[in-house]
Amino acid sequence: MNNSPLSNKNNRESVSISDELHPYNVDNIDGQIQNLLTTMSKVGFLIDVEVINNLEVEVEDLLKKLSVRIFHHIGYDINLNSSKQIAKLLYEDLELPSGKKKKTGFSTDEVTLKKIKKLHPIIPLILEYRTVYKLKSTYLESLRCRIEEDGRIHSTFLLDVASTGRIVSRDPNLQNIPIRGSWGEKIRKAFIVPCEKILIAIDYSQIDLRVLTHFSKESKLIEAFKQNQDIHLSTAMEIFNKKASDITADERRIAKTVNFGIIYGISPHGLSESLEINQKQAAYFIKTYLDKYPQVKQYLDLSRQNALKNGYTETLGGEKRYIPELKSKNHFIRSSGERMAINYPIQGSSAEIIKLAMLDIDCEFVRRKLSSSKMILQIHDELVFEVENEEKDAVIKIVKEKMENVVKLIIPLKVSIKEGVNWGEMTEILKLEMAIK
DNA sequence: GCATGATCC
DNA sequence: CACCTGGATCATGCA
Repeated sequence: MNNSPLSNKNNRESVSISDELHPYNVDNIDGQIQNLLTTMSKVGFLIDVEVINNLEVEVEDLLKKLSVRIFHHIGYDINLNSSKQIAKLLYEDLELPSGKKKKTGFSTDEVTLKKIKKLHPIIPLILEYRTVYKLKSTYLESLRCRIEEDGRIHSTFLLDVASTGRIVSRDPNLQNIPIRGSWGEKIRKAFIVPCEKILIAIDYSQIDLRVLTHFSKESKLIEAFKQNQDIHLSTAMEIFNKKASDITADERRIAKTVNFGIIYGISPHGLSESLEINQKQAAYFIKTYLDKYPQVKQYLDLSRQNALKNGYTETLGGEKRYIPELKSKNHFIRSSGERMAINYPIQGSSAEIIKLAMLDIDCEFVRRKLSSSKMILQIHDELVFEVENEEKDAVIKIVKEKMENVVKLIIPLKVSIKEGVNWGEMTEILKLEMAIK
């Protein structure tokens, strides 16, 4: 049992990593991390209830205005929370072109509505209504009701829920608090720390693509990561065959979507949907990518073949996931299995890496007696800490060191570090204090 | 209790 | 030819 890399740091570091399938010992990571997750839950995240209350007023006002404007356009009232009534309004009463049919009717989700949003002025209003209603119900009212007597929200963190080994947060989920757009910042400003403390957030930079690079040993990706290049720009240069200075923002965006798509096992159809381009172009991007990164193509092919042969795929640490879908006669189910076979080793290994880093960090906090600084949240590739001001420099140094060195891949792992007095106004720390050893 | 659609990585 | 991006939680409508 004390085989664990965490009770014996040297054990893990002494393992040869270059040719071994299992570069580190992950025996019972989940068993060891359970206590840490329970502690995170008990510590909780301090909330400024005034920020929530003020936002609720603002949001309710906006919702009222939006619904009045929508009803004014159409001349009668409907329940804007009912997708069925929205579908009837758009596709029957207004006779707008409907997209694909679902089980029960025509879809009215964001992707579908964005395609027809220029055809009627209420469509953007409906989309805004949905966004703001979600904010009100899930991220304001519901969250406010979950503030406990200590002024904090105590989420529950679970293992053994996600099939990839990721940690899950629920009751409430603090892993999907909005971050994009102005609402994201406004909501996150309600997540605070006590006086004399500061919030530190550290996230892995491109961990999934680094894991893919490690597995595939793709020389172009290795080179890019070793030189710490902008990976999406680098991909854009390959698939568009241009030098960096000629790559447009749009081309970089396309490359970024292709990069993520590769990890998910995306099809030309899926890529065409998310990029809003035709399937032929999407297929061309995927083909070009695989031509330019032949070792990735080889790795993906091998990944599928081995999964079919063995019935499972595995992570860096040897954690297996059985994928019976690969043997299905149904093409849809089988393709889904193939995507799992591609994605699981990558997502699962990333999850392992951060869980190991969490354990290392926890051990080091204990050893260094940094008792006032607490890990309070994990969001898949990111850790959030509530930190005593005096301990800040030490915490940052420890967390960065542990996260970047927890396992040795064939390329470096990198983190970016942010600090702030609340979760909505975080600023990146580029220059580390070199004072403390 | 399922379907839908919103949020996150 | 169709349709097919991995992993989650949560609120609401509706049968």
